[in-house]
Amino acid sequence: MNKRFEQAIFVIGPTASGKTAFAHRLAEMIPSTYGTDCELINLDAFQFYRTMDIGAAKPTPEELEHYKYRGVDILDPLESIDAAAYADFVWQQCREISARGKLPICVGGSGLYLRAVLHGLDPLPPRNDDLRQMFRASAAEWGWPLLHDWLKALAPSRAAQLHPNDKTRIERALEIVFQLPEGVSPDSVFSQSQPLNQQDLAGNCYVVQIDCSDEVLKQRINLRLDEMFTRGWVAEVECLYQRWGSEFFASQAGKAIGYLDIHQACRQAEFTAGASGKENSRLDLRVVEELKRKIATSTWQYVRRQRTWNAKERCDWSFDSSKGIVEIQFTASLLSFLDFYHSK
RNA sequence: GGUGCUGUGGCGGAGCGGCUACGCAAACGAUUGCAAAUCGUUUUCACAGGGGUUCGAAUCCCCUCGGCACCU
Repeated sequence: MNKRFEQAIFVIGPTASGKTAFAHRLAEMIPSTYGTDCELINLDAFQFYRTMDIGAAKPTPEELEHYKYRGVDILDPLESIDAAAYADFVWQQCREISARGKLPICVGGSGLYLRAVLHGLDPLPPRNDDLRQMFRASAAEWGWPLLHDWLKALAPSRAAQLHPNDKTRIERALEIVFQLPEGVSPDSVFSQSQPLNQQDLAGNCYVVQIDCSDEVLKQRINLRLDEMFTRGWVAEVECLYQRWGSEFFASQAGKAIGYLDIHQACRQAEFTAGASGKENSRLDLRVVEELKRKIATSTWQYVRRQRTWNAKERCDWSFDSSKGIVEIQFTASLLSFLDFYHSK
């Protein structure tokens, strides 16, 4: 197996579970006990984007600076980066950090990106937007189940794994098939792949999974939401809209939880204010409370999905953050991981 | 006090004599280049209460209790 990175610690878990705080704590404790400096790498698909600070729950600018974060603010809102490209980026950053005798800590909750970094994606044809557009046009006309039939004819083994409505994956599968070189059997490409989480790891890693009780997590989500709104999340959304227009909400970045909800509430408020001849179109308290409820719900649904995902992922240390993350006792497994690294 | 409308699962909301929608929420699961995305499965007395008509009522009639509107 070829290593894509030397060694790294991964801190994963659902939103608001305390990943960031935990990682920061590690980055403080490891140097003081082992003399090895740590640098952080973001593994969160929405902290990529510049000017999406509050809603994406980024660390503060001071923290970003202090912990030498990489992978934050690397894209403009209308851009995007696919999982394979991002994995390459992270591996490269890891190697760079290791080369300078430091230890990378990757933090984030985006399942696919994490898996791509941890195991590496199979070498398949890349994303192709022209093809995707074509598939979407056909789907708009005939429906996705028909494209599923199409896939069944070309690559039955893959089609069998996908539901006829699963547009995301049908699209990708067809995209792969259409880009294969002459003479390669589409079906063999798929039937040879093992599930990613069962494949070898891309480097020497130590994975910490953070989570806490439902009760505490829900409470933290609500608290964080209050904070986000007082820090000016609404203004952030309006700024993005002013800068990029409605295209923002059609883009990948615009899919982040809450952004569209806030935008719609603002337009509604504008409309109401206009109709009553008032100048002030700011959101009133009732509307904000409603937004918080709605966004808390979406966030919780996301938590559930993250947990489902992480349950199948590697875990070297399962940390319960229900009582906070101030006190951290290094586990034996982490100590031996660090020893191994230190003795090199 | 009078008149009219109305009362459906945790919520919204169809059905107006027999076939017990649907949406949301919830729970669970999937996840190989847009993933905070997307997709799937599940949710065994929902029909305000009581009485009546009928082979059969959430649906028709009567009464009671809520809600809304208007009138005096």
